[in-house]
Amino acid sequence: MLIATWNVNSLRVRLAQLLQWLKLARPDVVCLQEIKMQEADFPFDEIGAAGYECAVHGQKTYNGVAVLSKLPIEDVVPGFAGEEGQARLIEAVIDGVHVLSAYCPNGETPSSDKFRYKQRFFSALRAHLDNLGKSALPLCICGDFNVAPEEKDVWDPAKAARTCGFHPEERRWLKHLTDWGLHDSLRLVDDKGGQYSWWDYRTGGFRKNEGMRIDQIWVSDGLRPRVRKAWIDTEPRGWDRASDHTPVLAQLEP
DNA sequence: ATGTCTTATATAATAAGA
Repeated sequence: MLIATWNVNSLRVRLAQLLQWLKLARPDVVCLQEIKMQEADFPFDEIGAAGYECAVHGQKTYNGVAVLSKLPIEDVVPGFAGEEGQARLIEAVIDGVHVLSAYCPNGETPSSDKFRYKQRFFSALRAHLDNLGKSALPLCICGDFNVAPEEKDVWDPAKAARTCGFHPEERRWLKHLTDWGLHDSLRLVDDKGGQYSWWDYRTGGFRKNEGMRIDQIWVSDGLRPRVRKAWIDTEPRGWDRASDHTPVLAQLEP
């Protein structure tokens, strides 16, 4: 099962790119973030015609997550206690795997109220996994965590440590979350630094490859031996009117 | 280097979020 995650930064704007990418990459499962629309506006027909079932947890204007799958989607659970009214998590079971699509808060700056919301969100997400327990295994949580795990995952670690995305506090929150029993799929197969999933529009980061690896696919212990390949597809980030994020993938062997 | 992109309101230009 080839599973992918992509923060599309508006599905309305990016639908044609998503459909094009589905044809190119042929993933079995795609977790989307920042669809920025209500479920009523979701393009079920177009994505269905491409061969995918969809489970959607949307809202107007901001946030919004979805799971697309060529295989049947079961046991959909939209939302959880930590969202505080924002659509940031959807859960489903696909081919026996609990798949979660997560859009963690950005945090704005370390001194803002939004930074504290980000902290609460990570704490609530860990509590949610604790509540799910072994019944949710095997589990795969994909998404935009808005935190890079390690120094080699950011272009300028010293600068990034003073901002959201690589602040030491945020790294502790991500560590606590993944200490639940999760493994970073890319790092199971590839230890190279300088591989990013997001580049800032404002600084023209993509041209200079000044980015951060803030999107990840984390797998539970049982899935660990099934991860044979994992990579970041940087091609869509170079397209016209690209999202500021690019797809991240992991291949789970049967 | 407070730069660029997206959405809402409102129907031009600004604000908010990222």
